[in-house]
Amino acid sequence: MKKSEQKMQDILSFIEEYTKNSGYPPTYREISANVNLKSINSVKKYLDRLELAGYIKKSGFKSRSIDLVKQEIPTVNFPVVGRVAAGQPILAEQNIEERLVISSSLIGNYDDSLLFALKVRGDSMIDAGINDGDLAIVHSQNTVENGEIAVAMVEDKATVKYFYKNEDKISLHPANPLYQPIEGKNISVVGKVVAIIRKI
Amino acid sequence: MKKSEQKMQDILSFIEEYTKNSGYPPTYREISANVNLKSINSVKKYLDRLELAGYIKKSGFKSRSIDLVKQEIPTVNFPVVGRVAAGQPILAEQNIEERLVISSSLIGNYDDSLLFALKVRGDSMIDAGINDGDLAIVHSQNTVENGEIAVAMVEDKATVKYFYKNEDKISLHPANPLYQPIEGKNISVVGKVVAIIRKI
DNA sequence: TCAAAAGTCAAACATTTGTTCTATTTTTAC
DNA sequence: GTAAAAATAGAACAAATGTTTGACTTTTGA
Repeated sequence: MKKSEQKMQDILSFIEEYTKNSGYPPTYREISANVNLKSINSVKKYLDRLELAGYIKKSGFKSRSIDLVKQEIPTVNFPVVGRVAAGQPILAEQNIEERLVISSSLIGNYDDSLLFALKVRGDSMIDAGINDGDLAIVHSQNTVENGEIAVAMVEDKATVKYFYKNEDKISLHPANPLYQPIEGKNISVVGKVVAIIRKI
Repeated sequence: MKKSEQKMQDILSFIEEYTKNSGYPPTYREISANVNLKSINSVKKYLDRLELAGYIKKSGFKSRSIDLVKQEIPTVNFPVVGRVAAGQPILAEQNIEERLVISSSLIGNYDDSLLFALKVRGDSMIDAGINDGDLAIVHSQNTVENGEIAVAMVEDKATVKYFYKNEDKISLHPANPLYQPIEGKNISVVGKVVAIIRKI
């Protein structure tokens, strides 16, 4: 590697670290002081090269306007809801226990603001590989396709089941022979389970 | 809410959005232009208040030195390994297919650099709620406790099983009556399964 | 090795940007 | 409603930060 290419690396690393620590990028002089370059002009030339090479973007004459064009891992951010109280919207402030983040690629292309998570209670879906205590990530929607796993409100309680609908009759099927399907009235679909996370 | 408190909110929101979009914070003048304040001095007073209230940190006389003291959600970052080639270290560059991120709270307090993920193949752990295609998050370690779920190398292939050890005899137990336990020689523990993620 | 190219340096400059000051207007609280 | 407090505005200032220029030194590549 050329000597100057090493310097380019050093400068890029310094910018990354500085930005991470400070919340804003360094100035040319701060860079010069930290990569063993006494000339501000040299710094500028390196930054021009870094920009040309696509590692950063700058805005002329603006201070600290180094924008790292980093390839961040895309994530989604969603709340974990606790007890779902009757009558309240699921995503009501009071229900939210914490917020979590996971890579978008783990759940498919859903809108951030329509996702939430729910801790699964009971073993009624155990044959679908959903255990007591698992975290279900749910996409809010009013209907799901037959055979999909849905979160539904049954008599003011949230439940996770396979969803089926024949001629306007809704039934929720457990994945456990010990339980009976739930049929009929007072069932409203809240969302579709798009992922399961289990801490072991 | 007082009128000035609303303005404080507006300014904070603008800073957050600007920083997210640009990679660096706005100047006082950019703020003033975007929150309907014609006086730079007013901006400064609001920023002083925001700092006093703990929302931001500033460094005197530094340009664009607004540091948002956001409460970020802690995450861990780990690679997904594909085929594990014989003889190679699991985390070898060639094995890594992508990198993922999830909230730390989803897996417990493990060291970032010792985590990796592995796609589970087969249904030998189905009664433990681990399905074909599930992603297992693994903490690299050379030994695990009896009864824990381990990733082990058996004849140069990675497998996920319950781990048991009696008087130096290691056995790997599937969670599926259709499979037999694996015993004996040529078994080396690679890590412990700390979480399971399933995309549905 | 040697000439050309690239990198380094220092200094002066132009622009941006945070700070301070004073006067005026608006809001707040009784 | 009214006086005190708070917020706003404009301008001048001081410090910082990016840019440019030209001379010098080092590195590169045949």
